[in-house]
Amino acid sequence: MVSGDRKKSRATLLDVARRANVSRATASLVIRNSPLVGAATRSRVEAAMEELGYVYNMGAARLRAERSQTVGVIVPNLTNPFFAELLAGIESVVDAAGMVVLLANSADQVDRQNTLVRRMREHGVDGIIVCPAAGTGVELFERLADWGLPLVQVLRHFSAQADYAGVDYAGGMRQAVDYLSSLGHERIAFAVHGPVHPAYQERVDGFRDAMCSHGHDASMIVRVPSKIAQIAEATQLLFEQKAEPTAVICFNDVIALGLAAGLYDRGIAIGRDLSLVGFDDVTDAEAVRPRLTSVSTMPVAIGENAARLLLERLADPALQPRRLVNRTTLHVRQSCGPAAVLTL
Amino acid sequence: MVSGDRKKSRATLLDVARRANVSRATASLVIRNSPLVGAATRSRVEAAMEELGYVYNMGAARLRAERSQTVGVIVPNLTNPFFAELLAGIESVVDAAGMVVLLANSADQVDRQNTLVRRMREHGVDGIIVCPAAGTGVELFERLADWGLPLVQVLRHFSAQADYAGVDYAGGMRQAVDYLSSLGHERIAFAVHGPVHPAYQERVDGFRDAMCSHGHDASMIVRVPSKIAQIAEATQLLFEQKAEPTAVICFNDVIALGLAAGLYDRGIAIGRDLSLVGFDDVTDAEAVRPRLTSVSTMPVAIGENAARLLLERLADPALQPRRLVNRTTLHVRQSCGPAAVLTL
DNA sequence: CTGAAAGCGCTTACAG
DNA sequence: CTGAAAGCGCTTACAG
Repeated sequence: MVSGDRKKSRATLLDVARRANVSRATASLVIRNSPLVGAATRSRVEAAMEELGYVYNMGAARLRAERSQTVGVIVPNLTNPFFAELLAGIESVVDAAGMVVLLANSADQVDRQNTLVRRMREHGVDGIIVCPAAGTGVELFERLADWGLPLVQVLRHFSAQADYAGVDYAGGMRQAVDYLSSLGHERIAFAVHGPVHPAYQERVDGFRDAMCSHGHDASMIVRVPSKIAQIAEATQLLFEQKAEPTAVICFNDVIALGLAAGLYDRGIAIGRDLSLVGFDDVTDAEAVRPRLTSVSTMPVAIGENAARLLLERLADPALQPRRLVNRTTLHVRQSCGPAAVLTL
Repeated sequence: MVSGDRKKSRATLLDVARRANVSRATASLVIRNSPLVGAATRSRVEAAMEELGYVYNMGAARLRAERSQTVGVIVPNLTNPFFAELLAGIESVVDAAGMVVLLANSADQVDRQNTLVRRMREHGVDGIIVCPAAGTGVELFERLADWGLPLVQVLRHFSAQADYAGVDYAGGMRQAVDYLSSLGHERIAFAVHGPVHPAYQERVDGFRDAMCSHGHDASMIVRVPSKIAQIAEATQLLFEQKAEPTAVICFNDVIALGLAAGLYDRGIAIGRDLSLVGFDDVTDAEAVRPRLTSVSTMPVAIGENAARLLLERLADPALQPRRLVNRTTLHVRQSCGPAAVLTL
């Protein structure tokens, strides 16, 4: 908008009060929907607000009231569709509560994360939802406790002292391993990438436990690149293991999609020559051919949980730390087949 | 964090000043890096801030200074990876300017958008970046001009009175049509979906113009569903046109991916039996097989442009309305082939 | 139900 | 370079 005079001296509550012939306090009560004020007065004040084009000034209100109706959200990545969905879940419940989200991207760097947390504190957020960067230490949680600033961890569980919303990664791995085992697979690889953090560790541990409980060798953990094009190129890593796997479980669907492309390039038929299981069950799992069997983590729901956890803590700061861990479900589609065929 | 006493009476600037033996005004100058204060005094104040664990209170500052270091961002969709990338671009430059983004999702609904704009105004944002909901009217722009609140439109150009950052959709369509024409295609369909807005209209018009300039029939515009699974199922719509197309250009890559799946299901070979061009060039275009030829719109760059436009307007509100329209580039991969083969 | 007063934590002139 | 004062626009007791 091209408007020279930025500050158009907006109408203040006092202006409204004067126009409605009430005191400023009364006008304030009307705004906050207090039952103390009569219907006639209320509508008189509301009319005045309308006429003056009055807009509430949160900044001033918060200064006095110590509540900003604002929650900070810090994610390690914004371009990843998974985090976009998480964010959508958070935003929807924060919005429904009449609050607004202050968004920032830590790029999975602890020092940036520190800067951001401080910035959010300066902006007076009522609480913070953070998917902590890999390598986050206890200091983060201590500092926020010190500030008395409520925090909920999402997806990555670093501290038992703070609320947590996430998903049962280990359970998801178990579902994948169980399913593949039921198809006769024993030589199952786990394709991973990215920085090491609790959600990573839980998946690896879950894989190991599940494999061991079936009596399978759990050592085929292969690290692949982060970009999808390079993952496809790195597909041969799967066949450079001590034993050739008949199935591979992926750390996430990005890897699964990348490997699917690489397998296609090598003429290896997914579901027949090699079985593939993704993790997260993003929308593209349904779009790819053969359709990708994947462990659903439902990021939108996790985001909603995280936001609810925070709202509840705001309402009652004395609550004990809680954790909300969703169950995964295995979404079986077409990317897996019996191992028997392969051993022929 | 489990901390009963939320408000831990944080240290104030006055506390810092007292501890450093200076006046509050001086402390304020130190914070804002004024050159007026001497090095010795400065470090004394800084030490005091450190010792007291002082945190700047933006809310109080903004009340006085009329600047919140905050920009509102309203998008019509958060789960779509395209908008996630746009958002990433915006966030990065806003962050680099030491400001923070207030995020909200209009769900492409004008009334929600109105609510959000007002909410952001209440929160005292310095400006707003919005991808206006389909059906947005001039009122939005008038209201913001009235408020003296800077606004930049992104991706969808509704008003000539406000700044705009976007991409040359029509040019992108032309690149796609030219390319397909060079391969001998004449019966080219355009698969679209979603609400009608300027970015939609520009694409349709661009398609028509480009087709006409080649002397082709531009009437094969087919609407498909919005969800990827249903798009795949709707693939037959392509073959219910007056003439069977030999190529199809897609409104975006979501459609392209969906149709690719549907074509696969029908045993139609992409690039040989039918050529396919996407729009946006999302990362999955590279992961799919055959790799998807797509028009790159580079959403991250558009987001950066939008944020820069806003920052520049903030610095100089007297600027004339500007538009920053990026050029697209056609990323040729494997999903198109010569039309000659098909006519055999 | 309503009014007058004080104060939230800063910044902004204005003197010195 | 530094201090004392006023004020940003609200909310919060406290009286009436």
